[in-house]
Amino acid sequence: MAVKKRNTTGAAAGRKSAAPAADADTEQRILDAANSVFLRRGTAGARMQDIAAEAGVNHALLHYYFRSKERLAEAVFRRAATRLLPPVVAILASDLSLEEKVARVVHHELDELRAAPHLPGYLLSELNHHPERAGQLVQALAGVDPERIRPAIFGTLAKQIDERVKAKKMRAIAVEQFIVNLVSLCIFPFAARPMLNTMFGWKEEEFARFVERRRGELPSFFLDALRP
Amino acid sequence: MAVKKRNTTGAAAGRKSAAPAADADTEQRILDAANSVFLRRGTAGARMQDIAAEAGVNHALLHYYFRSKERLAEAVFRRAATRLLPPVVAILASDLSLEEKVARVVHHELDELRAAPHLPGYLLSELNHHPERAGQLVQALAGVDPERIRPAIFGTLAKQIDERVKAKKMRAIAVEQFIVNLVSLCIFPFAARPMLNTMFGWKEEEFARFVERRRGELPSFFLDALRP
DNA sequence: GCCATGTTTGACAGGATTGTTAACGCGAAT
DNA sequence: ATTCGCGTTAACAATCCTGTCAAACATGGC
Repeated sequence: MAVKKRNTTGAAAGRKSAAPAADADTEQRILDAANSVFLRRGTAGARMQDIAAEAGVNHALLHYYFRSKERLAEAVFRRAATRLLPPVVAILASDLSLEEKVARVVHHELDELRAAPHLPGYLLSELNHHPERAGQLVQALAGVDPERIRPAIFGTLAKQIDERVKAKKMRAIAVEQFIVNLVSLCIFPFAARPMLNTMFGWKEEEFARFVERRRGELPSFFLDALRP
Repeated sequence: MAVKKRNTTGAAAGRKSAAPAADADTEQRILDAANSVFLRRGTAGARMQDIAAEAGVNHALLHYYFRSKERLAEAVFRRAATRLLPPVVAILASDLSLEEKVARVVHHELDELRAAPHLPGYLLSELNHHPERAGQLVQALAGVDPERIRPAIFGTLAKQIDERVKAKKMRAIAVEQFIVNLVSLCIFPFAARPMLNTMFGWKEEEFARFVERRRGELPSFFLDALRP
């Protein structure tokens, strides 16, 4: 049971800022461990003890830093969601060309998910069990209600699509369908990875190749579907 | 605490067949309740007591019929998966035209999922936590190893695609990408339903309209992507 | 060296959860 | 009517899990 502490010498004083958080070493280690365990086992399936073990600390410490399991779970959830959603929204709301947007979303998502394969399954599962969190989430990320930012985000994209359609350079499609199609194609394969692996008889390596190939083909597949 | 029993009078004798199961009334009621609770809360989040309550029986009965929570969970999982996968495989492996296959898969999936919205989230989540079940599953459904049936299923589809491509009537695409794209577009929106609802500010009714529209547009969207 | 403050731990309380068991009810066969 | 056996239940046992606490510990300031 080799123990290791290491509180990077100094600089561990300033607890007590009103701001959300910005702290030490152990707290981070706990968050990392929680992230790992929650993503692997799901919130309900995870045990505080396991997280403590993975962080190499006594499980009372988890409560010292994060009060309760639920709080810890929320922290992990926020962290996970932050990693996946804002970039997509930012890209879609930017003033890039449609082609560029599609390509960037595909590349960003696939790269991100390649590194954290459990993310989609975890997020989808959590959102299904706690739908209310979706609202809090969007709100937390944007700083305001969903209501307020929605037009800003989808407005630009919708206008872009409309113009294209009017110029007969693209088939008509609702913004919602556009977005859902795009993210479906990006995210689903990761959420369904275990299923795909057995259905196609893949090992991890072959799944990786599949994704690599997909990264290249998906943008044109998607855009081709909208050719007039 | 109103109690209700009701063992539909006669016809509750024949327990004791060597075969998997084919039985009475209570067992079915328990399975239904378990299905409902497991899908809503996830396997780890579900409590035997809740299932018993929803089935209107003492929780010891769950153990009488299904031995343990894990066994019950497996039964529910099998049932859920059976509902979603085999039809798709059957359609894809049939000798219908490509257009027809795509349309049927889309319609079947969307109709099925409309009735059981929690299904995809549940299945994906379970498969992520117990990847080994995927194998057992395919095996159970087909009666043999995945290895054995894979060519039979994807062979026909692959040949169909190849012919089209050679005749210059379709862009080249790997069977795996073809299938993954198709089911991604069908299943993902349901798995992500809570997210979509908040992102777009939908109520259930608007989500339903979204799906209805999707049912009509998805087949051509998908096929158009493959036009030469 | 000694105190003050924030960190870490072992031990434990309280409660929830799964699983077991012994008895009861009730219909079917004799 | 009696017996037999399945279905059902209440009560219980055992474990597991979260959350709390007081005490030990480390560390920087004096």
